[in-house]
Order: sequence, then C-alpha cells, then structure tokens
Amino acid sequence: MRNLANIVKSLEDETRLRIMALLLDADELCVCDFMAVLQLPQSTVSRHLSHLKNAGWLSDRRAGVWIHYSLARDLSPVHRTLVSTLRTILAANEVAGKDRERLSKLGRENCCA
Amino acid sequence: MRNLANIVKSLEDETRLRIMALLLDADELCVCDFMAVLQLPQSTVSRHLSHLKNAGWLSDRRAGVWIHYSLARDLSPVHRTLVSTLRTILAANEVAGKDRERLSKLGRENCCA
DNA sequence: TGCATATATCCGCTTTACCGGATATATATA
DNA sequence: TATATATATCCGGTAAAGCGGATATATGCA
Repeated sequence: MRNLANIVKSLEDETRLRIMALLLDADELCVCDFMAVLQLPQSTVSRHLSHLKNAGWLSDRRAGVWIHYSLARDLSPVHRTLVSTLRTILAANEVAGKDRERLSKLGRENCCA
Repeated sequence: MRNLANIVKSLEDETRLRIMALLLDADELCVCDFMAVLQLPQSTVSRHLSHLKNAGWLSDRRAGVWIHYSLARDLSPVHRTLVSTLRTILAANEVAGKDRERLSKLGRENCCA
C-alpha cells in the first residue's frame, strides 16, 4: 500500500500531471521544452521531473548537454493501468489542451532544437 | 486541472486508499466499521471520510445515530475511470486484502449492527 | 584549459496536510 | 427533559512538500 500510495502520490501535483499529459502525446521532451510550455523556473521543472522519474514514470536520455525525458518503457502493471487512465482523463482536460497548443507552437529555435 | 489534481490528491493518502478499497467491495459501511477495520481513532476516520465525500467519491446516509458511507452512485466520468483503475490495482494489494479479512470477521455485535 | 550552457541539487522559507484528543452536534431512549 | 451514544468539527502541534534563487555538476566548444 505504501508503494501504491507513493505512485498515486507522485501524481498528486498539478505540475506533474501537466508533465505527464505532455509526455502522453510527445515521444520525448527536454527540460527546456517543459520550462517553455509550463512557464516555470528551471529548478522547479527539474525537481518535478526527477520526482516522476523516481516514482517510476519517466526515463531520461542525455543528448549532449540536453536531457530528454519520456515515459519509461518498462512501466509496472500498476503504472500501466494508471497511464491509460490518465490518457482518458487528460485528453479532455483544458489546461492540458493549452499546454499541448503551447508545445506545438514552440519554434524549433527552442533551446534543444 | 485544479479539479483533476484535487480528485487525484484525495487518493494520495494510504488511509483513504484503504477506505476506497473497502467500499469497492462492501455496499456500505458505517464509521464504526471503519474504526474497527482500520484501527484508527474516530476523529481520524471521520476526517478521511469527509475528505473523500467532499472530493466526490462517497455519499452518506444517516440511519438513526449511525452514518453509512458508500461509493457515490452519481460519479463523474473522471471518478468512474479512476474507480475501475482502483479496483484493478487494489484487488491484488496486500494491505487491502488484510482489511477485507478483518472486515469479514467483524461480528455483528459491532457497533451499528 | 577556460568559458558558456543545460540540468541537477541545495537551502531556507512558506504552505499544506495529517494526527488525535477535546469539544460540539445530532439522534435515540427513558 | 436528561442522558448516552455516534459522528463531525475544532485546535494545537508536527511532518511533509512545494517554491525558486543560488550553487554545483556535466558537457560542448574554442
């Protein structure tokens, strides 16, 4: 239960839900993308990303100086169940929709392009 | 999102997950049942129950001096999706299993019988 | 090697949430 | 009406989590 509560807990935060929503659509995004879309300072974004990574949701990949985050490919059954739930729930969500828009408008002159 | 985060947030707590697990199986339970199964003081149980009720998960029914809680029958789509997720996830959960056992052993000499 | 950039981590502060005993409220019964 | 019981709410204290600027680390390039 402790474990389950922690997995759920890692989704309790609005910023982290927005990150998850973005990664349900995009293959992978780097920290600077999140900063631009979420409009939050770097330390805040980085903290939430590593929170989600520690809870087993994300994996990262270094490409030079940039670090790209994506949904972990080896999700546990519990995670997988919740992922499909999130997909359902977030598809219709307004804030998530605006984030998706902002992401699609990011010129490729963005940091890690 | 705020709203969604709150719904998720209401599940972030281990005690509340245990309550949800019990109510996925039992039709309705009264506060004293929860106290006996969860082995927590009355104020703690009551607080978590009203938290879940405020988040839209539960409804209550007064029967004399006792108040019975059950899953709300008019759950929103978001709640419904999460309920079936919880059902999947909690079915195999150890703590939830022990709670179910303890519940089944509650003699009907329990408070609200 | 030295500098610039991207990201992670640190740190102090503030906010939020939980806990459980104490108290208030509502109901049943005599 | 008075008493007893079940539940809800209050309250003071503690623990956890978030925030974001400052700093540390890692990489790329000159």
